[in-house]
Amino acid sequence: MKVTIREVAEAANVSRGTVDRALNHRPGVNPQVAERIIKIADELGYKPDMAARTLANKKYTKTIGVILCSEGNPFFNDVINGVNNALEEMGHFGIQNIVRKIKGFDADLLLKEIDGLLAEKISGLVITPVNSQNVAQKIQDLEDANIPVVTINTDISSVKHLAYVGCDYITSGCVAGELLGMMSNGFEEHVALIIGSSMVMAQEQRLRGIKKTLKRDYSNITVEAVIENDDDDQKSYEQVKALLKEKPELTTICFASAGVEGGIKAVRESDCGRKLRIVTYDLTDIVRENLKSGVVSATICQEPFRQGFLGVEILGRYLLYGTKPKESTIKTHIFIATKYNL
Amino acid sequence: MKVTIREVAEAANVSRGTVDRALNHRPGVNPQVAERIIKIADELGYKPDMAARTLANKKYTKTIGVILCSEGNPFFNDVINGVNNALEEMGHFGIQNIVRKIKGFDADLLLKEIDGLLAEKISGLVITPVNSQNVAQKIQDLEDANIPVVTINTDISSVKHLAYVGCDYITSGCVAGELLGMMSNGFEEHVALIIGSSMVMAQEQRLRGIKKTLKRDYSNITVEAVIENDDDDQKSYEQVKALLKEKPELTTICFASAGVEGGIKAVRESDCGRKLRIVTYDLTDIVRENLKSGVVSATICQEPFRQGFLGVEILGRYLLYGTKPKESTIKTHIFIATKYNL
DNA sequence: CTGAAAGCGCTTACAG
DNA sequence: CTGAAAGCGCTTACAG
Repeated sequence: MKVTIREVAEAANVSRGTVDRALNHRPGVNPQVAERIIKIADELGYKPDMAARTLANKKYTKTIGVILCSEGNPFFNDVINGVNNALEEMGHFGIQNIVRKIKGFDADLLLKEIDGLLAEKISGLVITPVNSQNVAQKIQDLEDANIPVVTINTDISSVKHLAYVGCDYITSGCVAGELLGMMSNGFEEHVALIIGSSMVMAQEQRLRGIKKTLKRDYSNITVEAVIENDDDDQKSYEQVKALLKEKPELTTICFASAGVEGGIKAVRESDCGRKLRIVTYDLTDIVRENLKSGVVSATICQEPFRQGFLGVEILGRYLLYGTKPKESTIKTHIFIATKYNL
Repeated sequence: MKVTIREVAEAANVSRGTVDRALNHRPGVNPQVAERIIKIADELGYKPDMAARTLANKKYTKTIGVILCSEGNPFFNDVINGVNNALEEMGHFGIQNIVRKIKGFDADLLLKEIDGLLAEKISGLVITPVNSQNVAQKIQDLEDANIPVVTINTDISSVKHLAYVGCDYITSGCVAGELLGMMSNGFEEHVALIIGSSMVMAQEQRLRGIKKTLKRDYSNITVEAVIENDDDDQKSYEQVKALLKEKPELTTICFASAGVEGGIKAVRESDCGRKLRIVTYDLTDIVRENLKSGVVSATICQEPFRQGFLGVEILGRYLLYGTKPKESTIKTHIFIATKYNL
């Protein structure tokens, strides 16, 4: 039979309230009594019932705040789906939520939104942070004020927080490097790498991972160009167009960020008989389409849904039950998708 | 403020018991009253509180039964981890469990274990079924007796059940075919495919997927041999050894099932200068090792942890809250892993 | 068919 | 520092 707080109380000859206080390390219990209670609970194999705990805490309803730098960025669609799914689940347990979306990784906007949510008395925050000093300071303030913070998709350095859920971008680069290597089958290849901006840490890390892997293991592959398109399709189009004219020996283009649509348009128009291989990151509608039609060979994914879902779930569980994840960094899987496994 | 059953009762001028009965379609309510209550609840935006529901149902504790054909099969280690994680979670909500593991996909043993669990009064079953008529009938009996069944990793045909969590094996084959194609870089390749037994549906389907994809899209790749090793390492070793002697033109071996260790041993010993490419399925310790050392180029994975975790979670939620998954088939992702993304 | 009441296990404001 | 009691929201056996 299940051991409840009642059994522990009887075995210890104290009231249920005292057991609760002891087991949850609340103040106001004689330390020796507390120790004895904990020992007895342990011996009896007591495990708290989460449903009861949650119900009892209903009086003190909590709100999860979510801020995503997702506006106008289709990659985030699945992150948002994950966030919404988890928020709905939390809703069944009485946790409210406020969600804000902003355009671009804009530190000032982000700070303003955080203050807005604080004014709404959120109990915890899920956020795609900008990795800046101001934001780090603000997150520090939140943690100090006992408002736990979970970062998703991209992390923030130098501030301890409840958790980060997202991928390791250097590894993500290594995977692309290895993929390009595998696809070369040992033959000579000429590659162009296209990123948004090397000022964005994630993209700089990806680039680093790709280059490192190619250099170490695939001397048959030459990196002919590294281009920054500011994640802008028009710019991407023009740059790729120019690139193809300039480097007729090119065999492969790897898009490590956005601007895929523009880039592919340029490839299409410049098609002078040669078969260019294209590799991308993530799985937006554009990428999906082009994978299916065979224009893109493969794409490297990072579980966006799970980033959103787990981020909210981890925060929710902490608020509901006080449970922390075993590791504060939860790496989402990086995997290679082809037309068959979208 | 959150709407509870109490508010609905007041608005409808009935007791809370009646609201509960109406909203949950329990018998013994005047149909017209029930309809009115449902309407009011809807208007008020009533959402049941899962914690309260769970707590109230504590009196009628439920037990999840789990039967896995996992004994001696390292692939299942992660499935088991997933199962255990979810069972632990369910434990916090008062759901008990009984887990049984059997060796091989043995229908008779499986039936015996099911009967054993029935005797223990399980409320639901998570199982890796053998796709036989007897087992199908038994699962039918369970569902008829209101004991929901969730299949994981492999499904059973011709019986409706709560859910299946696992991958689509034909697609899984297509992914391997596409991968082999990508890695050929358009050059001539000679491939051997090694499965356990074509009598196992999942393996037969994988084989079919691989062949179909190669035939359709990669005429540069020839399948030189298809070998069945009964998932036995010794047999695998001998067969690969013979194969390598017989077919010196071979460039790639794809293991669609077990026997990887034996096969790789044979490749090592026969190494006569040529660089054989090896592709495998799943991520056992053996595969992991050989990926890291570069012996295996890539492996095709299917989220074993998630299969176990979701299988139990879906059943648990159904038993706790009565919620069914949106789709009764939950496909786990198939993805390609390299040395960098294990 | 309907209502009043007890109970699920935990938490906490209140009284001592 | 400790206990008795009310309460979280839902469910159900019981009485009518």
